[in-house]
Amino acid sequence: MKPNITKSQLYEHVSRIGKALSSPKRLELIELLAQGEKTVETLAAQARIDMRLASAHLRALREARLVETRRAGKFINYRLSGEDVGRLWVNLREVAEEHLVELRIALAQMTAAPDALSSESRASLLAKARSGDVLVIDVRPAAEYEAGHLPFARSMPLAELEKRLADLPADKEIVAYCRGPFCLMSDEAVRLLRQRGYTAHKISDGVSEWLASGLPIERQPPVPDTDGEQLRDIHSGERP
Amino acid sequence: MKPNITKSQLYEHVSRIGKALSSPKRLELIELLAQGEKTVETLAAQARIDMRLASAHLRALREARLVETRRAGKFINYRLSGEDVGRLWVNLREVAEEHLVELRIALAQMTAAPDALSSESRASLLAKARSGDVLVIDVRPAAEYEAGHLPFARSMPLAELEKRLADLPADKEIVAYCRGPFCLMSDEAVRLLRQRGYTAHKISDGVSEWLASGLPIERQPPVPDTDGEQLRDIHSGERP
DNA sequence: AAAACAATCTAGCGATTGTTAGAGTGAAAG
DNA sequence: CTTTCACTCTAACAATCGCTAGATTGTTTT
Repeated sequence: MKPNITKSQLYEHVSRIGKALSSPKRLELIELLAQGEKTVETLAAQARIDMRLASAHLRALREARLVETRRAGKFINYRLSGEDVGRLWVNLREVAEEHLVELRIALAQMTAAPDALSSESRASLLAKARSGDVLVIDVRPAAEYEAGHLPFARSMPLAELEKRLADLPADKEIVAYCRGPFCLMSDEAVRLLRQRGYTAHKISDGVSEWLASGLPIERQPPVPDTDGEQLRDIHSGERP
Repeated sequence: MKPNITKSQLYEHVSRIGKALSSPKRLELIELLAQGEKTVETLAAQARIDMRLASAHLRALREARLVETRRAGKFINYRLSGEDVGRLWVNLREVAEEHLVELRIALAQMTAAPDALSSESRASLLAKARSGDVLVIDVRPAAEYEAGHLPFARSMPLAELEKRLADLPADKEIVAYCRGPFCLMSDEAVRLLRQRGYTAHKISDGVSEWLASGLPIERQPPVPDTDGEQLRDIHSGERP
């Protein structure tokens, strides 16, 4: 028996992960899931695709074991199957940004240049947030904030920002973040804040990038809503 | 203008990298290139595929900007376009190993259980190699050793191991490594050494894994052979 | 100039993939 | 029980991909 016969199977298995990462829609779904557990409907809405198409892509991700499911009543919640999946997404995006000039150009065209975040600037931001020198706001939907957020960050969803402006100190420097470098919500928030006279800027980090750089995130203790969802594993079998 | 129209293009660009990683053959080529610059012919031979097929796969990798080319006379040398590409390969393989049980089973069936390498055991191995407590041998082809190898490692290609046994101290513990966890050369070396009465075991690390864990590698100063190759960039343009 | 050689290009094939749309499932609400 | 709702499954299409094999390009050797 030749060893190479089975050796190529090793690469085939790894390529299953690669295949899962080879579709733009699936990458978008992974980034959304990196913000926390979501239902198929939510994912479809946020990625602006048909729910049936989202379901098909999620199936592909599930078969590559990059996501897991959990039924909660009528809903099925998807989540990344580990922090390493988020790290892989960040790693993939970083390599793309490093080597694909077209991507850098497209990014520069659509988002404001964020503060580059080296490990030192991350540490100093953390220190300034702790001391209260700056106010870090998380402009993602509240559910995503609750699933995990940067330390000392306050939830201030973009959709509610305008009517909650009174909650923000007028004299303090504000730092906004959202889902990551590809997300435009922090840009939008900064635009609005500056227009109203605030000193605001954004950072490109999201929770995944923060985690990938080795820093900790804060999590609300999960509040069991109403009488608690029944948790059951589904999709335990492989495809026939 | 909707922002999502262009936002999906960002994911499309990243998915170009994902597509490049979605083929087992291309992954094998990446692992081979992580051992150092190689010609198309060498890559085809080592991956046991037709040179024309190798060329096609290398083209796909080149278009994803994961590899670069350099003409040296009649030959064209391919290399990874950065250390981050090697790290990405390691990252991808680790996620696959973590989540795909089938891969772990296949690995266990074909290779001996290697010493698990945590950062502490890497550091202690390095210390023992420095002090001479163990002899670390690199059983890859000599060209790959020259392109970069673990600190204090001695080159001892598998093909020459048997006739160079006299060079090895009979009383010292020997640690063998090769291209990485998927490579069988270190298994083969350990088998041979133990058969001849040596105390030998393997580690799963290759140069990429060592680098990815943040440790340095040693490189021979590149010796310009004969009158020096003329170095020219080729394939500067994109596909038409 | 001709021959040898490394590598790429091209054409063609079967298989796989992304997407759409309709039908079906299983849990909860009426 | 029936209806509603979230989601999955199935069929079907065009588009793309992996591979093979023949022809071609560009460089070195003779």
